[in-house]
Amino acid sequence: MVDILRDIGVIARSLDSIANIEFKDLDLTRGQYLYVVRIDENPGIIPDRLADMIKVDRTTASRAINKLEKQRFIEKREDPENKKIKRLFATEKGAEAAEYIRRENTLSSEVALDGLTQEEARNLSVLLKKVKRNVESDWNTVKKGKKRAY
Amino acid sequence: MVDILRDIGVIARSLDSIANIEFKDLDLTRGQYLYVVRIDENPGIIPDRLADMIKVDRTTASRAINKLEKQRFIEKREDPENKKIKRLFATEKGAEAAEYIRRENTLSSEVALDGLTQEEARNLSVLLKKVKRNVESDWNTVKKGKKRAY
DNA sequence: TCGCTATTGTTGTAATTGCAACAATAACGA
DNA sequence: TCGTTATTGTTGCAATTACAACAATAGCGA
Repeated sequence: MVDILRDIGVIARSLDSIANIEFKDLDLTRGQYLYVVRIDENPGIIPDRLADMIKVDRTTASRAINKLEKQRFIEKREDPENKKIKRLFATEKGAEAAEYIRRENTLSSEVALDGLTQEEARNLSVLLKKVKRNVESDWNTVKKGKKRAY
Repeated sequence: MVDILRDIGVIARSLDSIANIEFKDLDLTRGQYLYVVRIDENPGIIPDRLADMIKVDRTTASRAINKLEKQRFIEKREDPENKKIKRLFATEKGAEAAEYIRRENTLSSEVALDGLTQEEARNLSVLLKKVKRNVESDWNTVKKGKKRAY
């Protein structure tokens, strides 16, 4: 049986840890970088959708977003037709931060993929997308309180 | 440029989240499962080495380990030749928990790899190992306070 | 339309997490 | 050998994280 879970976990924690250390320069604390880039790339997204996108708890996302708003990285806007939802947009400051984050991500990617051929890298990317799809739906069921059978 | 970072992050958070929810049955709280399996599989490992293995902060590991000891999942033993270090061992309770965790991991792996051929899965595993090696060394340098150039 | 369910957002609470800073021992070079 | 550096382990913070539970609106079926 191939065990990919642990490696994925280790890789993710390493990358996250590095990112968090480096983004202190931007006055971003732990985890915040995740939200900023996504909001920048998905203008008008609502918090719940964002939480789903990066797979964190709704309430965690809510607080992180509120903090980012207070720091003026993003702003919330009312929806003209639906007064329950709040749409998120990056401010200029946020957009700049997002740019910086993307550059750092590119570097991390290069480091991570060092020694892999282009084809291998592409291949890895494709496989990960499949894995992501599989795991995502599992997450949704478990998060909604359902038990997996085994 | 191939971006694998985000997918890895998403996959890892999903898996971790699922694991944490499911391991409540074992009275294991968030993150604890990581340590138990590794200690079970590496009898006599010391906390710092363990932290390095799973890529969490030394102090985080220290506390998690102390809690696991209090709960009798693991035990610390003195080293006869080096009175600074404390060696970790799984108790019977811990070993059973580790077994359970491994079973759950296997299921998660199967779900994650659903739709991939055996060869694809193996290939993915190989590529991830390379990525892990790359990222690990980067983590070590950054964790020790060094800046990456870019 | 009306009533029930789902969605969206927040807060209370409790826990993990990680950085700084500390002590104590080990390891190592001159 | 001795002094300096590295390793190992812990604690004090301050922050993120997530589960529960709540309110409020939206959405949907009969």
